[in-house]
Amino acid sequence: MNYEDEKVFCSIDPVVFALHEGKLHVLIYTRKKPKDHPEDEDYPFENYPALPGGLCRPTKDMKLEEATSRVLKEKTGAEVNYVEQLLSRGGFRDPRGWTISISYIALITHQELIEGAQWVPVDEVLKNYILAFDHNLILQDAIDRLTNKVNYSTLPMHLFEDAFTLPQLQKVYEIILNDKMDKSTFRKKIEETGMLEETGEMLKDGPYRPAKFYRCAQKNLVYFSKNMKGPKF
Amino acid sequence: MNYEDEKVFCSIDPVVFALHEGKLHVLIYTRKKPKDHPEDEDYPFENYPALPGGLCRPTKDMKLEEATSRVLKEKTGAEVNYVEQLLSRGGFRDPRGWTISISYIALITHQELIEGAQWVPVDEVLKNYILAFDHNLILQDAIDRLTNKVNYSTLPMHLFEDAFTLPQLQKVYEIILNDKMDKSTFRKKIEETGMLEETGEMLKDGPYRPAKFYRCAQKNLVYFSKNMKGPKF
DNA sequence: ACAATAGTGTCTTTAAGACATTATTCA
DNA sequence: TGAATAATGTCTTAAAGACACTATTGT
Repeated sequence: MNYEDEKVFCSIDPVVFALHEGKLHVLIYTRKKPKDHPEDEDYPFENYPALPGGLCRPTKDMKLEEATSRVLKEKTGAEVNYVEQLLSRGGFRDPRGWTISISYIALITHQELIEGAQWVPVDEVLKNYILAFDHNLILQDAIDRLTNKVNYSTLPMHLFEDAFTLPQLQKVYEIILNDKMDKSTFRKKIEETGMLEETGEMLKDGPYRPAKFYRCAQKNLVYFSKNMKGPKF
Repeated sequence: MNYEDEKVFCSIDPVVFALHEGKLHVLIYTRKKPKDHPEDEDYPFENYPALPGGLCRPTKDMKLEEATSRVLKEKTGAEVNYVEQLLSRGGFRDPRGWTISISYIALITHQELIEGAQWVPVDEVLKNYILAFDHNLILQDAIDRLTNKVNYSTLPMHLFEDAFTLPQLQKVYEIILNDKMDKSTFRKKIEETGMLEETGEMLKDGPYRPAKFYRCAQKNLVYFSKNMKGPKF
């Protein structure tokens, strides 16, 4: 009994989000042949934009989580604030053969990235980019999950480096959901999560009342909605 | 550049639920060496209970979805009412090597199963079963996702073969959520989903008012809660 | 004082929950 | 008619939403 033919490559495909200049951005790579193998005949989607994926390396990575951390580290060079597995796809996604792709959502604070990577506004990618492989599908899944989860969780807090003001936070919710929210209602929902911890600092940036800085009281997400009996995954 | 060593096996691990005698049951297999290879030295977790998993076969399955359908068909021999991908795990889950497991939730109407499979009440498995591999972890994830989703969707409708009455449906919600619900409130939520379509039939099973039969007005899930702006999934 | 934004309070609207009432069936 | 359950209606409670009001800053 030999099933060796049934083995497949497994790629890790994170969709990395950051906030920049009032817009949600996503990390995009332009595919280039590896410099140490410039004559690679078999490199698909050369010069196409793509998600910052990487191969899962069972010979190096003890667990899937390690592979994910490694890929994120290699492709961003930065600290990732939040990671969540999205979904897996499988089939002849890659012209070189049958592959599994395990995708992730990652939230990060906007910053300079390593060579080849760039931040692109999400709506720009949706309108004008043809991504390599099935990455357009994965991106759409990621956006759906992100916008959905923002509706009922403290997720947007993880887009900030550390401290944030409530007006800043509300703007992030409004950007992602593409909808204005009432200040009073918004604050009630956020405050009842218990996630807010005053830093003591204030943000002074004009001739008007300064806003208090807060930080997350805990690492984990907190969910809204009294009307749900149990936790949401 | 040769990455062949990085290829892995990928297993499909569905958690199949059905309702039986007022309890939620899950499909469990007892692991036996394949009959055509009785002297297999390398067969792990022999005689352990396990989820009805199967290997993804890229040489046969064109896409991951096909592999999932095939495994479900092989292991249940029955019609599956609802399938949803759960999550993927990876690592040295199997003593034979590094593997990926892609797990699923499946809902099915209770019925006789093929040889080796059996229905076990979920609480019984949680209390007393040591499952093969990391299947206890997967089962717990599946139960979390199921109970959570029942809170805000029409998912339990897919446990019925075809038609159901509202009292029957409410009982299913109560069984899965392990909580009594108010009849009036329950009906309001269900009715506003627009999922109910009268069949015209009635269930007469005693000296009292018979209940109307309904069927699902559409195949897809519908979600509750006016307070969410977008869909959940 | 004024302009601008932060933060709070009040009223309205809507959905959830508790509970009572009516409806239908068979014996 | 009575017992049992189906189905609906009413009132209460709690959260969401709209909007007005107060607070704090620099010039």
